[in-house]
Amino acid sequence: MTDSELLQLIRQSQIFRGLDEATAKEAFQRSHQRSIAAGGAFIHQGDPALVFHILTQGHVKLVQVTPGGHEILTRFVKPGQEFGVISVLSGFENAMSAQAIDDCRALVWAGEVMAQLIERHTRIAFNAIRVLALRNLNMQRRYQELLTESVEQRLAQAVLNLLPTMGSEVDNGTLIDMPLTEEDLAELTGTTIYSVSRILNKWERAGIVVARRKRIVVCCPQALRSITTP
Amino acid sequence: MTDSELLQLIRQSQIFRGLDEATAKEAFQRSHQRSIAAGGAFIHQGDPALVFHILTQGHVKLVQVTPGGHEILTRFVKPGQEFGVISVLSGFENAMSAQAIDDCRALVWAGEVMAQLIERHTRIAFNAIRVLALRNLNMQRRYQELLTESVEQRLAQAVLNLLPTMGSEVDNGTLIDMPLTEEDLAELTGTTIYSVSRILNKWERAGIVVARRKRIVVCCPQALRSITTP
DNA sequence: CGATGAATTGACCGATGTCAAGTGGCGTGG
DNA sequence: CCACGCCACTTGACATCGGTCAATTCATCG
Repeated sequence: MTDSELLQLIRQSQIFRGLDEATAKEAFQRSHQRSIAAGGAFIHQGDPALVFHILTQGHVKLVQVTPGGHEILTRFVKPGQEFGVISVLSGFENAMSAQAIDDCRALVWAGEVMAQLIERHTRIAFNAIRVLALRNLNMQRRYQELLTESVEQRLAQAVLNLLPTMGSEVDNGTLIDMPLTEEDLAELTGTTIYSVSRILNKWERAGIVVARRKRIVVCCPQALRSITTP
Repeated sequence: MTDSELLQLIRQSQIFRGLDEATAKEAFQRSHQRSIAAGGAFIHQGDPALVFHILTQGHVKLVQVTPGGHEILTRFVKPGQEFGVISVLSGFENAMSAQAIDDCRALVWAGEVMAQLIERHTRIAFNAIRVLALRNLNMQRRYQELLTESVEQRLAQAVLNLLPTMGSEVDNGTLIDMPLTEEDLAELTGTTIYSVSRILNKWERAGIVVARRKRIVVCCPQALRSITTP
């Protein structure tokens, strides 16, 4: 990826959008690059939160493991999206790990550098506030869903949420263009691989999806939508 | 409450802490006051988010009602604490209502005023980012608890969380100094009034708490702590 | 072509929610 | 000041979703 493509990418990111060219360039120049192979991790839960990332290639999942060993999948990240905002504050530790699903590259900023950028450029401060506020709304929605909706509804919702960001059109529907195991889905929706398997099979028999190991094609999003609101 | 007491209060709040006196005064001068009687609401879920509040008197609960009519109690607010940070961003609506539990007073800022203060004073921007980040961590913790812990564990955790902020010492233990119904606890922990009643009774039989309508005294916090981590 | 990780399927069970029918104390208003 | 009514809380019986465990099957990759 060329420098100008990277610059382009960060100018469209949630954190650096709306900046004039000089500021965007300044931000870009203060980053460095980092590659992580599939299965590796950009950051580890429990480590001091020191760096901010914008993914430029591959897919990352943010995973939290509870004291009891339960894993919670918080979010998927695709190129252009960021993770590790907390690093702009000092004294925090990573609440989760960022695992590379496939081979990944990312731009990295030290937390203090990001803090300086925020100090100098109000727009970045507001962008950060917006990112955090949206994340809050999202967590609240998931909390609410976990509390009030059935496993099938939550699974349908989760799959639908993946479509706009991770979907790509194929002949018989929309493919979720990312290696996605049933275990991932279980950790994402707060259930077990057994329930996911049963539900996915039921959907496949109904012609709503086609699920083959690590690949899901959604044939009929409308049917999923009607499951979420019965 | 006198002006200088109010100024003192906001200088200790999460959002306005760490400011020099001139800036704190500026912030204070741009606020106005508002009173809401017990049972009323400062803000309503679904309305445009236009104002930021710092409570100066009474107790507020933040409540979200789901499409299915389920109520979720997100947070209690006591004097000195803030709510409605989202109002600094334009175009959002309130994700929840802020209901006065008893008679309340609060300082209020228009969202745009807060946005201006953030623009001019980096410290307030960082304070806002910190508040949102902490709230995120908190939501994640609750999500995780909901997923992995039993009702009894969550209830114990919730009661323990209320102690430092809402507790006041009485002869036989620590009173949660706020009208707190079992329904509130149910909405806070994501369960039903029936389960709360059964568990509270069990605890009372074990001498851990004393629960009388809307009042709870915790006699043995250590016992609760051992419930949360079995 | 075998090994490894992913997915499937059935049997079982337990924690909690649901529903119904109470009890009891506090406060208001006559 | 008493009584009535409301609202918080209680208690039991019952239903059920979905988690757990164990045993397989399947598919992909080296």
